[in-house]
Amino acid sequence: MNTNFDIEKFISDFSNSCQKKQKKVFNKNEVITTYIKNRNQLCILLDGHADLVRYDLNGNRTIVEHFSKNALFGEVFYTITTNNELLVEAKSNCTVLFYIYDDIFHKCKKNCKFHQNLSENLPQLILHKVTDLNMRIELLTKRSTRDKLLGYFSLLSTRNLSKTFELPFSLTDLADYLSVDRSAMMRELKLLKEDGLVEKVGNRIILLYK
Amino acid sequence: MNTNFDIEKFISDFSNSCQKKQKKVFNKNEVITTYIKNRNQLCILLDGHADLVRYDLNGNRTIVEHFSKNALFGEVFYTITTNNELLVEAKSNCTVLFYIYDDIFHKCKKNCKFHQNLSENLPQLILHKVTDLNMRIELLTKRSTRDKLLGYFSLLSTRNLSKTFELPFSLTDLADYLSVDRSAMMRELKLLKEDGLVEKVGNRIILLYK
DNA sequence: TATTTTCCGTTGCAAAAGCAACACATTATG
DNA sequence: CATAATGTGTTGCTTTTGCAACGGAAAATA
Repeated sequence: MNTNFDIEKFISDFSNSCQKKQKKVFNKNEVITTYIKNRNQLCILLDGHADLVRYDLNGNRTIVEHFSKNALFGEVFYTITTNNELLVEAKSNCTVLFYIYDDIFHKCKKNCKFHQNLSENLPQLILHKVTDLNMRIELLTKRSTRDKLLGYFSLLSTRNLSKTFELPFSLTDLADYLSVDRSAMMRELKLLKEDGLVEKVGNRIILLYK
Repeated sequence: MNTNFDIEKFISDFSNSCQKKQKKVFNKNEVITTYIKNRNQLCILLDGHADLVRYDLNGNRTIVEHFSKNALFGEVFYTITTNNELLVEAKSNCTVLFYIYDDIFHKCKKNCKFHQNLSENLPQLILHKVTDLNMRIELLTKRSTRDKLLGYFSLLSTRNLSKTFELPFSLTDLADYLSVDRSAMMRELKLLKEDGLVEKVGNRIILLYK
């Protein structure tokens, strides 16, 4: 299956789009967008890092997704079914393109490049999200904090084609991503080190097994 | 957004398809299919109930998805990234249509109805999966068994437009779906009953709050 | 219908995870 | 540069969860 997608072309075509669009800059910790029911916003992160975050009624914070340069997000990729607040928070200074749809699968009449490119690639883009989501479910269904950590590390290791890699999160955020208590996670991480499975140098993890 | 999809038409068009296809019948507990990397199988559950199940290295079983009549599944909707076995198991007698793709987003040259219908609707179908997956992630990120149960019940309640609904799982399977220990879940369910939040009559749950 | 298998419901005990608090390091910010 | 804010690392204690085991109910099967 062809999963290539030329994001650079996509973005450059965007400037020729016939639709309303906006480019905005955000400072660290600002809220980039809040997901709203029945809106179909498509956002492109041109620069920076951001997290899709949910706060539940108990005050727990969950990092649902982590976005870096060229990531696509917005309601297009997340049909909202509950009342929980979903925010995208800038983790560094960010530049973001916004674009609102009527019907994401219909081409516009003017046949602009952007729409053409988008409608051709949207299925693949969404399918890519499906892959990410399934991966995340696999992590979350692991029964122990230890297995979640190891699972996540092995994922990053595979992605980087190396037993050494940077964590894209602070440890505090990693806990929110794995949906576990931070101090319990720290304890488990310590045990992993003591068991000789993992080493940690600054923000860098080194896997020592297999 | 238009999320309607005429599954009946889809299936009837299937018979005019130009591609290899197969219709098979399964008994309860038989394995309908195993997900295989780099294959793009599309399966349609014409009748019966089935679960997508994963067994991990610790022997834990996880029910990843639950399928009922007219559900679509197969690698098309699940890009495989790990080595865990993914099986679809029949929970009752099932009738299933199988179909293997080369490139799921390309129309065939012969312009058969099935392909036309499929390529028009595939994005929506996948987007529907995305909704399901996000919902599942929301459940799994809940920190306690109690919240998982309540979250799942409230979901079924919303779907049924009623405070009373049938569980689509046995309690044993529900535990595998929520990714918790069965006996711990039973204990929590008992507490929910004692706290007057939930009633259970046979396979039927009644929500007593709000 | 008799018998086997699966599921339900329960419990004691052990292990894991959550909570709260704190000191210290590192990073932003006025 | 001083100070505030945030992140890291740790620990004692409590609560939740998992594990193992068992008896009985319900359902499937011979």
